[in-house]
Amino acid sequence: MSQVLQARQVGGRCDPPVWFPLKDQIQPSRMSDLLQMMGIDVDAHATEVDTPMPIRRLRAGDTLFHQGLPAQAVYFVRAGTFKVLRTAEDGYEQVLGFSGRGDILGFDAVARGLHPSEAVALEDSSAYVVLLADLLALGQDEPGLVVAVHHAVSRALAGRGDLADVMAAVAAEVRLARFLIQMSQRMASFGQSPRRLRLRMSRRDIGSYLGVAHETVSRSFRALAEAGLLEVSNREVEIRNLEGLKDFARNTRRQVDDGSATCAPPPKVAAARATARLS
Amino acid sequence: MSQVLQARQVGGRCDPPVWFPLKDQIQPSRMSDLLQMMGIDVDAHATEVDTPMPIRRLRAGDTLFHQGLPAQAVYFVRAGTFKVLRTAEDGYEQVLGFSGRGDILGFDAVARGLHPSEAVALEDSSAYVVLLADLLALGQDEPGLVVAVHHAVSRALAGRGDLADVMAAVAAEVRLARFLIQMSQRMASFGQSPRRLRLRMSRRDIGSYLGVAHETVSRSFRALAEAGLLEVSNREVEIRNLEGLKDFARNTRRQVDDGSATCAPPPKVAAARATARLS
DNA sequence: CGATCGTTTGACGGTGCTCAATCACCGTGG
DNA sequence: CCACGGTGATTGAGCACCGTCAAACGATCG
Repeated sequence: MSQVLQARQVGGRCDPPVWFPLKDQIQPSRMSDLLQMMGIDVDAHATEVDTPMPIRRLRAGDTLFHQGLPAQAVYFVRAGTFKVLRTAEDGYEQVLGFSGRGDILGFDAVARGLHPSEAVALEDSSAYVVLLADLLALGQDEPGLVVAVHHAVSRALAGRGDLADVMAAVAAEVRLARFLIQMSQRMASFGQSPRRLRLRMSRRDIGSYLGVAHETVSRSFRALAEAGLLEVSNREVEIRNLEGLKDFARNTRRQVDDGSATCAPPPKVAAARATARLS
Repeated sequence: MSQVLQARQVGGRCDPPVWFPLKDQIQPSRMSDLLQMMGIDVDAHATEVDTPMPIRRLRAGDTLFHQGLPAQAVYFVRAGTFKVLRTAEDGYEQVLGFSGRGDILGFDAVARGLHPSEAVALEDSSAYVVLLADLLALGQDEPGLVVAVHHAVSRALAGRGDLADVMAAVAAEVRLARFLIQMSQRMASFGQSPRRLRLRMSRRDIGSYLGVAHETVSRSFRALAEAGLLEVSNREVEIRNLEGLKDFARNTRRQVDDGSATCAPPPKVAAARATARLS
């Protein structure tokens, strides 16, 4: 089944996201690198010295910080992907989100001084380290850092809202569709194709994020694929009908739409949404 | 049909862009008032002048800021209660959380400049206003404000995690139990009794927060009450067995507990947890 | 006192969780 | 090269739980 997109690697080999120039591979990074990554106009604020920025490098599966332990720093993802999760007392892992380049991690620990969540690298990754003890002083010397923190934290806050968006849908396939759209938009924000997704997380992680069993994730992938919206091969996903997918993802509750009085575009792809429950 | 999703146009009813008339009401508040509320040692940082702080006052049902509109300020709740929600394109309202004194509102709009969510007062309330245009400059003059923002945003981030905690539970009664525990802990953090709750929100709001139908909220209240954990009278809730409630809320997935190997306290109230499903 | 909204209770049908088995993939070592 | 075990992904079957629809009840406010 569905060995359709087996042979379709982007660059032939698995050259990881080349992204940002590889200039900062070895040399110690500076504050200006961080600010540039965050899209802050570095020249405008470049007042003082360019403070060196420590970096942590992690391999796939490594934990950036542990839940329940005292917080010592916040982190800016420089490369790679992380999952943020909470482990309940009964051992159940709830994934709160997935973070990539430019995202801030660990900030929810600032208030209480303890990490209420945990961040685990899904692939080889690296992150800038900002010690909490230095945070205020650095912000005073370099206002750009304050801006960077504000923007990143605001995005993180909105990202937790995206989690709620997903959970709000009742049907599992709709949840998955919304998740895929989120990932697609993130790809687009990085200037990459919004149709080709390389998911870095397991089905179990997705299921935890969506609030469904991981078997249901599989079934939902299959359903969306059979509806002609996707092609799936393991963790490679190609969105064949992005508009149809968005349309399908619109229905929070089960089909009650009358198609009137809403400012939503006309149901020109009504075929897809008619398949809210298929087979 | 479906009076629930009324299309809810942004300016549906009330005057939308009424932007706080700067009628500094009686006794204009100061920056020091805000910092004191946030628990910042004001004397230590009291360097410059005590900047006046504008305040917005709202009546029950008023909207502090609207989803989708440009962000002009962030707010610190001074008194009252708010619900934060997102309205999906199909009109479904997802409540993201409830905010009280000391909580920050509207910060998730900083990154994109548009409000991804909306805040509605559940009772007569008031909030300090910090214009985005002034945020950085004020932070430079008064470092205490930066600390306040950091702490408040961190708490807001953790609060969104609490939403995930609730949604993670599969059984509706467990979700409600976790919600009540959250409210109880908030009461405790205010130095009030953690056993008496005056819920300011409707069953529908609770249901939206929990991700269940509002009828199910009613049924779950009844179930917890019949289990002897609560007494409920409309929006007045008295927790009769807090430990039992916490114990009951522990099970994310359905009863798999063997009562061994866990560091959990001995099941002296095992009667309650045995009633995870009660008919 | 009537109207409107919020809450409660009931009955029914469907969806997804649970429990399993099987398959696909991969690095190891015989 | 292939057996081997381990992990992750897929598929199947059954049943409980919750969403939907509907109606009665209650509260609050004009």
